[in-house]
Amino acid sequence: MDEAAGRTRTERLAAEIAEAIVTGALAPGHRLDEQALADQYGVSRTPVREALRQLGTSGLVEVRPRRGAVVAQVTPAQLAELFVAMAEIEATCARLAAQSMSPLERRRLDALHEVMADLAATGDAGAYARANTTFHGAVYAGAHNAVLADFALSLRRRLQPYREAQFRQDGRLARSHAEHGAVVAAILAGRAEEAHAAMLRHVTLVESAVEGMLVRGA
Amino acid sequence: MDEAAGRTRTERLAAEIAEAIVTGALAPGHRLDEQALADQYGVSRTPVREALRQLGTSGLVEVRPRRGAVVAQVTPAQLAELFVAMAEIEATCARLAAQSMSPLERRRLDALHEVMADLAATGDAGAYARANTTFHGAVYAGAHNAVLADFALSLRRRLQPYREAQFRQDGRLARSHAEHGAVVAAILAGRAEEAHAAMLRHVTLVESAVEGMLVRGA
DNA sequence: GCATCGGAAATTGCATGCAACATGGAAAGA
DNA sequence: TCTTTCCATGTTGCATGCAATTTCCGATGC
Repeated sequence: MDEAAGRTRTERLAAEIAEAIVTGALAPGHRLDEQALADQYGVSRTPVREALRQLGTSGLVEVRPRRGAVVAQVTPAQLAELFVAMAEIEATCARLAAQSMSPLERRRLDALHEVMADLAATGDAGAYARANTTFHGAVYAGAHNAVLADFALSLRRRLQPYREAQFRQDGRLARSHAEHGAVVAAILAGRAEEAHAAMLRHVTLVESAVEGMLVRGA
Repeated sequence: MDEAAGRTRTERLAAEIAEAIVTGALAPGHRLDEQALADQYGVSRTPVREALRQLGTSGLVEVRPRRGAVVAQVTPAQLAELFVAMAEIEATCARLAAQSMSPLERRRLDALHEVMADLAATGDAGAYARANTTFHGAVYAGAHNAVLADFALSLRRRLQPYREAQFRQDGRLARSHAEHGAVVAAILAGRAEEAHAAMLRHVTLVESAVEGMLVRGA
């Protein structure tokens, strides 16, 4: 009867709460009252508790024993560490991808990059952001390492609210696409170290864009 | 009255079950019956369920909806991916450590390395393994990035049963110490790329040692 | 003999209830 | 007026109970 059958309530709850957090519907520091969430979603406290614990281990919420759960607060210092970690892991994926992507995977990455050129030109930030997710996902997949891909995806989700905003900065789309170009060229040519450096630079520049916005107060 | 006061039953359970898994008391593929675990630890099913979910997100156990939990099985392919991921992340930590370790941290790393020389010479595999954990922990800490350190620690725990066994191979202690030597020299000298390469090589050699043992059937 | 089907037992998912702890505020003392 | 103590209230941690699903095992048909 439910649209999302097969999965348990706990799973659906975890997904919905996570979605609410990364989209900003639940602000950092917001108290996550078990009973309130249970009422809101029409379930009992038990699946809510299990969902919150799950989100706790993934870092999205902070669960303090006997003191309830809150949406994880990220201090500027922690935000910087998250970006550095993401940059390093994505760069590692890019290096591995340059070494081990199949010809088909390389062609697809190249094709995707060309599509994104149009999106960047027309300035459709939403469409570009979605394609961007696909692009980075293709690099993770090309590394042929599920563990690193998982880490990268998890970091990407946690940083999504911050990354998303920076796409609305003037000219950021074009610069992002140019940075991608360096990554793609290195991967296609199989130049591993260059791919690493290009991706590291790209994500570091994203971090700079985000920091610039935060300083200006967003 | 309890020895481990302050923490909740769920936390203690998660720690104990994790310990039982990494020490091998619970073999991979072993069924984790909620009621049985509850009886065994003298609690109800609720904290057991929460602990299992927590271990599920960290990868130690596999929870299949409505079908119970089992100790995570690692196929040889997954094992290889775990080792590659650990090698890459540890190498990244080593590179960052070479760039940003404080003088005090560098001195301590060097001192620890010298202590381990004696342990390797006397052939005390247990003591060497413990010191080894401290050594790698010092490198994570030196990277000054809690996110990467967490990832590295999590991988280290998951691979512990495999890494531990290889220390009993003949001559592995001396070779391990020599490999550490290259890492320490590069970090102390601040040669970042060299530290990266040395650590990558070290962990990759550990993987080779483990694979060699598995092929011979352990 | 092998595969398929059906029912009983076992096990999980979830709801509910109760006790322990944390939090906030009023009352008492300095 | 400020601090401290105590109590009321709310919230979490955990136990228990029930319904739904899965799994196991034997019977039936081919």
